[in-house]
Amino acid sequence: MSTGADKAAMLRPAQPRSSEHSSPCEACSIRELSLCGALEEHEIGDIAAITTGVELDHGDPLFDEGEPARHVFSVTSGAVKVYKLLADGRRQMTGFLFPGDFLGLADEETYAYSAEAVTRSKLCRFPRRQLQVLLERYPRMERRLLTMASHELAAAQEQMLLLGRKTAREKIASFLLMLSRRAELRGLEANPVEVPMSRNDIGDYLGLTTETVSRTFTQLKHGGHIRLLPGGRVELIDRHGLRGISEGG
Amino acid sequence: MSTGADKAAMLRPAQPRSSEHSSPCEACSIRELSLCGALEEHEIGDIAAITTGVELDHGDPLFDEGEPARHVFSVTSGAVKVYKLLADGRRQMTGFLFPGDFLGLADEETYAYSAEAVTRSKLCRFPRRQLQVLLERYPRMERRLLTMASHELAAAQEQMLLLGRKTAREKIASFLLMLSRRAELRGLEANPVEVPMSRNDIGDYLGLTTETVSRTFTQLKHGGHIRLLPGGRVELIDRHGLRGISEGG
DNA sequence: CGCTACGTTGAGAACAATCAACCCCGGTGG
DNA sequence: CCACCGGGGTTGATTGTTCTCAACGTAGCG
Repeated sequence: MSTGADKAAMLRPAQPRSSEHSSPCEACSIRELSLCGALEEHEIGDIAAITTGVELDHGDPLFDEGEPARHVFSVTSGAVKVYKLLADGRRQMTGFLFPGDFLGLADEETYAYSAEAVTRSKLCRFPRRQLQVLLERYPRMERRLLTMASHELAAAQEQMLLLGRKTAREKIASFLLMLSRRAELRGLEANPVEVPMSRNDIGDYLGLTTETVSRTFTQLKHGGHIRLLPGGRVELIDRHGLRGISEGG
Repeated sequence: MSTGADKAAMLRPAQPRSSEHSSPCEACSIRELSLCGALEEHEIGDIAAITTGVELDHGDPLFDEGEPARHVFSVTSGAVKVYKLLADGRRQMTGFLFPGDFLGLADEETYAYSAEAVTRSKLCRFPRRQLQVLLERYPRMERRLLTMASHELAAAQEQMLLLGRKTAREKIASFLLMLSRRAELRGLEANPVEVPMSRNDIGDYLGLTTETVSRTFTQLKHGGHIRLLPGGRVELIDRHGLRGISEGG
């Protein structure tokens, strides 16, 4: 179990930091994607008041499963992975989170999963209790949260279909298309798509081993469907073909 | 693809039907478990006014993936299965629903999965638009919905761990314990536990084939962990041992 | 009294896991 | 400057769990 939690520096408390904006939230580029997008300009101060910035390096843990769930988070840059472990160390990634994504929503008093940075990342941290107050004040925000939870639920069901019924080949094709679609949503490059996580992380997300992930990548490469570029980027040569593969064609 | 949608009889519109209660909702025995539990006695009429009863026989479809999502439902008796299909017919059950469970929550305009009765079942049906109005009037109800969605999300993550990383043996043990726990929550018999779904349904839920499900049941039986009783009931002889197996022990 | 759906069991095949070797690259220290 | 080291990635050989194909049993029902 890696430790390094203390490296998770708390930065940028919600204070004015430029002459143009009274809070970092006003300058937040992904606000519309995130929970905070539910608020109007003049209400943003309320959320800024309870927000703390968090910065993580590659591999830094954010929280561990079972820990008291005192905060919830919103990713503002980078990539974060969330996962569950079995007693013997087997790991299942339950998601990769990108800017705008929300984590820590727990019905219980403890986190149901662990979270760790994939790349250098920034997040906004909200104390649960105080966010709860805001949710009661702004029903629009609560509604947004419900919408986000519904999306997550739909994605989880899609992932169950993948884990339970797709072959390694179908899984990898689905994974690449998913990454590409999500990059597009965020206005990032969708075609040579960034794949910042390791083969091992991908395997734990798709229910495969690193070896199988690696072999399947090369297989798709030789089939002319993708090209592996330096810097962990993947070019989707044959999007249409990949879509067919991902759906079992 | 089985048809029988027209057999899905609409029954018991929300009208008085006894001298004791002004609506069926007031007599609803699982109300506290369900979404409606968020309302006070005197508010129940509002939900009763938009509720239609639905009764399904074993195998009757409730709705299909892709259909316009005009209603949401709450199970009041029986058991319902929800699933997604791949083009070639491979199926992944994404959940089994019991009294108090809610379905149809969709962020999109169409259902993201299909639903079908496992046993003779009764549900309450709410038009989405009209329920939306109620949610806006009763924030407590919306909050309850968010709580239910959070629970579902946690369950979905647990299921991903199962699908991606557990062996057949661990899957079956987990499944039996889950059924038992849920029966207990509803005040039903937890130990010889009711297993109303077919081996094939179980397989599609756990990412296995019927043959493997069957073999694994007999294996657990011979190991002295369970006993297969008539009427689709299973006795958990060695709960503690099963728990160990389910966690990879 | 068959028919059908479901469940069980067996034999063999297959896909992915495991075990193992090797490469490449970046960092570190001699 | 270069040798060493460690982590991640790729590839190969082999194993094994689960799937597939097939036969048969059983229970409910028209």
